[in-house]
Amino acid sequence: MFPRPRGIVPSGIGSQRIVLQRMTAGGALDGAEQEVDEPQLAAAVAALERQHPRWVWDDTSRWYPRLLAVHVRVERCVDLRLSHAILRNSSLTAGSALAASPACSWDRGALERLERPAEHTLFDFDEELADGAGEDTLAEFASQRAAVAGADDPARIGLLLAAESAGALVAAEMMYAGLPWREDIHNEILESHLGRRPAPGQRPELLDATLQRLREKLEAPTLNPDSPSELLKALAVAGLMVTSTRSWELKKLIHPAIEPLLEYKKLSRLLTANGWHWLDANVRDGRFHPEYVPGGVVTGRWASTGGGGALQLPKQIRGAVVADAGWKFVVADASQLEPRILAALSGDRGMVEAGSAGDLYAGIVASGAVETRDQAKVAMLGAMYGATSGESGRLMPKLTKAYPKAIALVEEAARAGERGEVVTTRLGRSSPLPGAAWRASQSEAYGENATEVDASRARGQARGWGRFTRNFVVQGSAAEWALCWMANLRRVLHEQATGSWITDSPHLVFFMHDEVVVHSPADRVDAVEAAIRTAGDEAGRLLFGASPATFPLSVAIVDDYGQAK
DNA sequence: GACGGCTCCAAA
DNA sequence: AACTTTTGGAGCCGTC
Repeated sequence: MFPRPRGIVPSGIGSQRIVLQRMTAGGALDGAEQEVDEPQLAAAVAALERQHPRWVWDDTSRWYPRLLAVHVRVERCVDLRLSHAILRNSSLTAGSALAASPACSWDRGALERLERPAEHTLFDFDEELADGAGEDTLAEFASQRAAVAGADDPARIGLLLAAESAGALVAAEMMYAGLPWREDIHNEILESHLGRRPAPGQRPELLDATLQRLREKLEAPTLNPDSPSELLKALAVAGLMVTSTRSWELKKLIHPAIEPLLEYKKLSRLLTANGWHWLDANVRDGRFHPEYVPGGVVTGRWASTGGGGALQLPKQIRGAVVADAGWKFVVADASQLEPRILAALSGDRGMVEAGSAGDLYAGIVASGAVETRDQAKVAMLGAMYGATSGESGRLMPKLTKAYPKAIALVEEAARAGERGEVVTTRLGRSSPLPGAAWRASQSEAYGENATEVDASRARGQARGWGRFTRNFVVQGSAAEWALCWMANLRRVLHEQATGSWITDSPHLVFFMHDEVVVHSPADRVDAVEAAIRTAGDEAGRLLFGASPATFPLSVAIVDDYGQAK
């Protein structure tokens, strides 16, 4: 999949000039080039796009939002910054010149992006990039091509780079389109829980009433429950001995103050995380425009930034996400994605079989491995996260006996992490190495002056890193499945589009790890659902070929996001 | 007053 | 219900 013929490289040669250079299928410049002023760039891109090139650029988040703003869509790209991060770390390209080269500006991409001012003109380059930026881009692309060509499995890492780059396009397009958001309904939700919007600095009426009730029951007239230490002291005075103020700890206590305390925490959370201030800051003209950060998590999951908290959107306020008149949301999530990924990764036929009927956990019960669905669920979570204690830990032997290959895969990943080694996902994203402090404490634990405390601490840290690598292979491979799913879906939606612009036809508006939301005209939802399912099937084939593993989707067609699930 | 560490909670 | 993974963000609180 990578690279395809005719890449086109936009790069800046000054503050306002951009060079577009054409490449052959082999990645060589063929001499065709254009130099355009910044205002003409979008038109030039749009004209070239008719030849269906793959754009090769340093950073999708730098170029694409401004193209989208003037209604220019591109079909495909290579995001050199994201690709570099993968190739730098991947065990598949460990022998490449790229991996051996010293850290450079391509490694600092994420940091630079955060430091870049929010407002600047499209081609107003940083000084270091203004000079020779084109050569740098071309050299980096050549270096990446060489790394892929020399990889242990070029098709595998190539697919990952293509999916990662397609994800960057999706992220920019979703940020552009925005998630439909009804401020009035959000306000109604807030008013029903908190009361009317108060003057700045004031507590909403219902939150204040709850606080007064709490203070009364605790006989603490000036208590600020937002201060954990103050709250702990007040609870102790009331005879409630707890070591933390987490809600689930407090729920175990029996005291008249607990009910208002839990209520206060819930209301306070709603107000501070998704209250009126959030609405003011994040919703404009009926759309929430979260900024996604592809590759923002070490495992390859996306992160989000900018205060919206898009990937932690609480279920409580999803009712404010309402489709436009005459439109619907098609909400799809991949059921039990991570355990199914583990089954496919390990080729554990028993676990694949357990998932074939639709509910993996029910299938595990049916196989006789455990007795209840809850046990199956908690045991699987424990296997993927590395639980050692509690019910989950106790169930592990049963799970190991029933699904030896699946459990062996996560156990081996954990052991590798404990030894300080890297682990690698299905398509080739590798975990980082543990830091210097970790290595130091490991080696010190076996030194002459090491105490039992040192050794114990080192073992604890080793196990902690093992839990990380254990989870990395599953979470990271699941993220790859999701990237392929979205890339396929984006392509199919575009092929089926009848409108002239992204937002005139069914389009992606939200993504959350294993779930997508498509905003669609009501009369197109059946085709959209079919496209989502086709894209999911194809993602399974891309990652696991002819494996019998299935990744069923649950799809809901709704008017508001709160109705889904 | 800025900053970093800590606690808590939302999501997958 | 958590345990056990990855995150972002708000508020508190001690330090500079």
